[in-house]
Amino acid sequence: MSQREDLLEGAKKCLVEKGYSRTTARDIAAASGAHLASIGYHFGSKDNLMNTAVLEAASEWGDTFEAAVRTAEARNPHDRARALFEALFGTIPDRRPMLLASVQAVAQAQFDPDIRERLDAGYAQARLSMAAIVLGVPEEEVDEHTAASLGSVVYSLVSGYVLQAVIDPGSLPTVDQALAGLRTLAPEPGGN
Amino acid sequence: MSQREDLLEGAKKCLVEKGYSRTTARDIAAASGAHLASIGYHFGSKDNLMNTAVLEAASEWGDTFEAAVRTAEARNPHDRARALFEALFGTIPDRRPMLLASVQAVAQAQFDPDIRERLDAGYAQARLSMAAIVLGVPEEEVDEHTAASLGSVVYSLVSGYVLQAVIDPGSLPTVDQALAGLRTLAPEPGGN
DNA sequence: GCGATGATCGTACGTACGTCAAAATAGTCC
DNA sequence: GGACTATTTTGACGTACGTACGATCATCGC
Repeated sequence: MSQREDLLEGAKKCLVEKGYSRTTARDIAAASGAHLASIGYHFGSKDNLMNTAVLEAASEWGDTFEAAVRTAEARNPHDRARALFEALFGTIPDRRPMLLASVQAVAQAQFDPDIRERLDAGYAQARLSMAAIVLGVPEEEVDEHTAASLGSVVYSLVSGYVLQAVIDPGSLPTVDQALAGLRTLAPEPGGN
Repeated sequence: MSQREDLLEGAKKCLVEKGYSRTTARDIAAASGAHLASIGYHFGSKDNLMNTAVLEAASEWGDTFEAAVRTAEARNPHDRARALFEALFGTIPDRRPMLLASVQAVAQAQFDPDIRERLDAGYAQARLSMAAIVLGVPEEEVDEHTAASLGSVVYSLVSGYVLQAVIDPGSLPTVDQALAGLRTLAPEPGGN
């Protein structure tokens, strides 16, 4: 494995273990087995390496979750909603490190236009995917309005639960509880 | 105003403008007009000051939002859900700096048990409040199960939308879009 | 007025940081 | 195998960081 890849792994590891702000260039070198100066050679700067790591971790989580939820086939939107929650609550504990990194990505995004842009693009894509999953249609058939309404609601739920789980894994409800909550909250089908 | 307060203000300002990781003790001193050495005197360490600032900012946002949503009286849960979204989407743009700070609080919480504990307590309280608001009852009447189901759903939506808004303020849907999304997602009242 | 206590200030110390330049090594193409 | 590039290694440089220490200053009871 090249030092470039080693460094990225190491940076992700540090991201999870020490956090973005407390990770030093020497930490990454130590964690990856690569040499300190390789950071500059392969990534230009330590900041750049960390940002790359943070973004990769965030997109890995997105892919993992989407794959998990797509395996659960269901007939109607409501059943698919259940499948989605099951995938969400099932995936979160396994992927905690990735989630920690994702949260830090959002935090750092405010101060790095590049991170922010790419995270933004990821979010837009996620809204589309979420809507498509719940509706059970290909992404191409999801129009803008649907992505903005259904997609954004679903994605908010997902990222909101991720946040809660990151703060306190024990605070996650059961799937049934989540669905019951939704039922209480949702406006009646006829109303508006 | 005492330097202690000045430092806290300055730290919050830096938190928003430069981010947790890029803020130095000298930045805080400059932003607050206080003296560099006062950080040690009043807060023991720069880290401690930053953590205090991050937590204060996070709780200010919670208070602001709860106050906003409580002003909107409505008769049934669904109307209150609407009022809640209106308060949420109305409050978010004004309080963006606070939200940025909150996101950073979550990111830092992983590496500071004190932040984490207090944030956790805030989340638990928020779930209770959210459930009480939607149900239109005093917090004392909300039981654990309701907080875990309804409260956690609502809080997920809230924090999820905050996250989206922080990344891209333009991505927020309208209240009607959000409600329409909820309607699609929610399981039928009779079901499951 | 005067000591005592708490707050502010000036400064400097030690250090751990990110980065760079150049040497050393590995890899590649003819 | 020799020229050339890509990568790895070594070592160190300059600096900006957090913090500690002592001095100065305000406040207030007496």
